[in-house]
Amino acid sequence: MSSSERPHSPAAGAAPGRSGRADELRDALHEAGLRVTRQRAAIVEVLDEADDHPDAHDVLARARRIEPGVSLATVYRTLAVLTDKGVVNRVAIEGTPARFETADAPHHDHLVDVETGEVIEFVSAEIEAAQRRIARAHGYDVLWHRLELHCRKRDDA
Amino acid sequence: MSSSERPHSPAAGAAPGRSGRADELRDALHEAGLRVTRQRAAIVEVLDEADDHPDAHDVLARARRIEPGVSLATVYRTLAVLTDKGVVNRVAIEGTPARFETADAPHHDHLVDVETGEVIEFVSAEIEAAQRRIARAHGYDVLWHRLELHCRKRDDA
DNA sequence: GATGAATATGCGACTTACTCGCAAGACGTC
DNA sequence: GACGTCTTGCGAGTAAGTCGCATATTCATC
Repeated sequence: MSSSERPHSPAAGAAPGRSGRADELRDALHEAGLRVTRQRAAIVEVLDEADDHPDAHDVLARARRIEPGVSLATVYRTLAVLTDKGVVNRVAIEGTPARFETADAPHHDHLVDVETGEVIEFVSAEIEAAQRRIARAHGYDVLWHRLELHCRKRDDA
Repeated sequence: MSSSERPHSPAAGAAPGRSGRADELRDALHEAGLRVTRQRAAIVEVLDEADDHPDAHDVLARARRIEPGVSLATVYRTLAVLTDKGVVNRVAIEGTPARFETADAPHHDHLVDVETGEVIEFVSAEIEAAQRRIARAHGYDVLWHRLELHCRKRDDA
């Protein structure tokens, strides 16, 4: 904030290699009646460009390369807002800090290698359907779910 | 699901209803080369008698009624040890402190009412099977998993 | 452009849920 | 009993967030 006073042209960002998704995220903010600040734009850009699952500190570090004055509190607040709007997914795997990803990919669950910590994404329509069926049998609708498979590599053979 | 390996009395022993479970838990400690202290005995008894899912503070409060001098650190350490031995399950639902339950019931997952926080247990062989299949397809074996359905009550007629 | 009200930010202090180091104390085996 | 070890309690430490508040920024309106 106070530390970075370089002039900033609101709409003409000039970020190299930017996809339309970052704009989409910005629009999402805007349409939700939220202001598009430099910090939020930076965070949104970071998420858009990430092909891994950064946690809040990763997002902070990367956002600071774009907009040096971003604070951790703002990262958390922005991530919360974006998650709330459904634009970003919060992935909280047991025993690790929450990670974040843009919500444009189809929903997926996570397989965690307990030895390496590696996270593999997978999708299973079958499981999703079974979940809905179970919830309905109890009189509920599934808002969201979390499924983690904590696995060890098979070394049979 | 490691409660299937009973250390003794292969087929006959286990009578339903009576809580020889506390003894089982104590045996488990003993066989693991761990000392059966007053604190641990109290904690084990608390878990055995609980029909809800107490968190660490609940366990502490209840254990203190049996053995006043128990400390929170010991509760956490004991719970960790018992979880490690597979005698107790740690249930960590997003946004809430971890809860604990004895591992003698068949494995189940949890449906969480997002409005009330109420937790309903359910079992689905279908989902479990699908999980194993998915893991195997990736070259893994499932050690344990976590499935939470965060749901809202249906108010359709 | 300039203005101004509402919103967002940064900072640091606070909270929650554990975890750890260490001296003192309890188990259980001999 | 005696004694080597495993455990405990305490208090301090940590990780991941969250919050209050004074200040700065955004953006609709002139």
